[in-house]
Amino acid sequence: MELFQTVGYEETTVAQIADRAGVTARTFFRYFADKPEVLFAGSENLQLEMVAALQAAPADATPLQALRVALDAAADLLAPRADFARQRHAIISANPALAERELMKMARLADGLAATLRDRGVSAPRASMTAQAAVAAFRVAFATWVERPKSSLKRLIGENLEIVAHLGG
Amino acid sequence: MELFQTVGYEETTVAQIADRAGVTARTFFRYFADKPEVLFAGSENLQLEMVAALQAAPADATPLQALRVALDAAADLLAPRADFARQRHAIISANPALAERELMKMARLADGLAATLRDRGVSAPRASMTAQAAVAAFRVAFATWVERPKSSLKRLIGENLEIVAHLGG
DNA sequence: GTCTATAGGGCGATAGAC
DNA sequence: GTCTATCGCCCTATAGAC
Repeated sequence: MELFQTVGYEETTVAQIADRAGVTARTFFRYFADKPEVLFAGSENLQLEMVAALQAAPADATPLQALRVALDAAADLLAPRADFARQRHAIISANPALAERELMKMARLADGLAATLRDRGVSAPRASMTAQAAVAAFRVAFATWVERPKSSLKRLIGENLEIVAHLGG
Repeated sequence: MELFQTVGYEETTVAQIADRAGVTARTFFRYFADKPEVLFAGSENLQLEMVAALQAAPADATPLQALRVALDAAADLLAPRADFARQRHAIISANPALAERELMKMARLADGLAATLRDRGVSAPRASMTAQAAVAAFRVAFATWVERPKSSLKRLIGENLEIVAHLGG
């Protein structure tokens, strides 16, 4: 993070990162499949927590209500580390390669949530569409949240989910 | 396409592609920013057509109804070239780097559609959420369509948009 | 068009844990 | 003895600078 912020992501070489960690570049690539991946180390855990929250949602909740529980769980994990989240977001949104990787992670997250919805008895097409809409709501809320230091991530998520619930008119 | 299908995308070098086209690798990079971009040459035109269709949609249409016009326009462009679309999709979905680029293009498409919706008087958050949901509906419909040779892309799009219209329950 | 730095993979050697 | 982590050195292709 220090290197990326001072000299920039593209200008930082893997060799520099490895030096900072006291290993060789070759070892870096054993832990991370490629250079972008070093910024997404925590995303796997976030997805696991969200899926767990979705599984624990009330059985009589609608798909969208259940997904709200998962999104709120994510907000609870991110809110205490707001500074880190903002720094990371600034680096990612400034670099196309990182932005692409982030979209991929979000797509995988939507896939995971959709699979869990299907386990809850939701039909495949509906599970997929609802999960993707919810992840989109989360992304938009997150983007707004990082821009406004005083805003509430949960509140923004709720507002976007409300819009999703009434897309039909 | 021939090279990608026979030897695989990753195994094909830019030099090979350039040779096939009778130019040098340096010239390839003058036309395409990077190697993945060669598979997305037509996507810019598709987005322009979709935005134009959205602008031409009836003024009294709801955001989702207007987006349906744009998605149908895309289906009209893709349907006549079904074979090519299927081949291209097979290559992209088999390679992570290409799948990431595709997600980025879809995100840009959603941004473009959202901007056009705002021009039509839709509020920013609603425009963004509706556009992303519609693009998700398109993606899911497209993925189903390439798997089923006899299916109708427009019909699948309609079914997914119907789901989107009733996400609230 | 030429030149060059960096990403990223392959493979064998080595050092330590148990 | 095996297993695992790291290193060191080789290589090629991408992609940017000039």
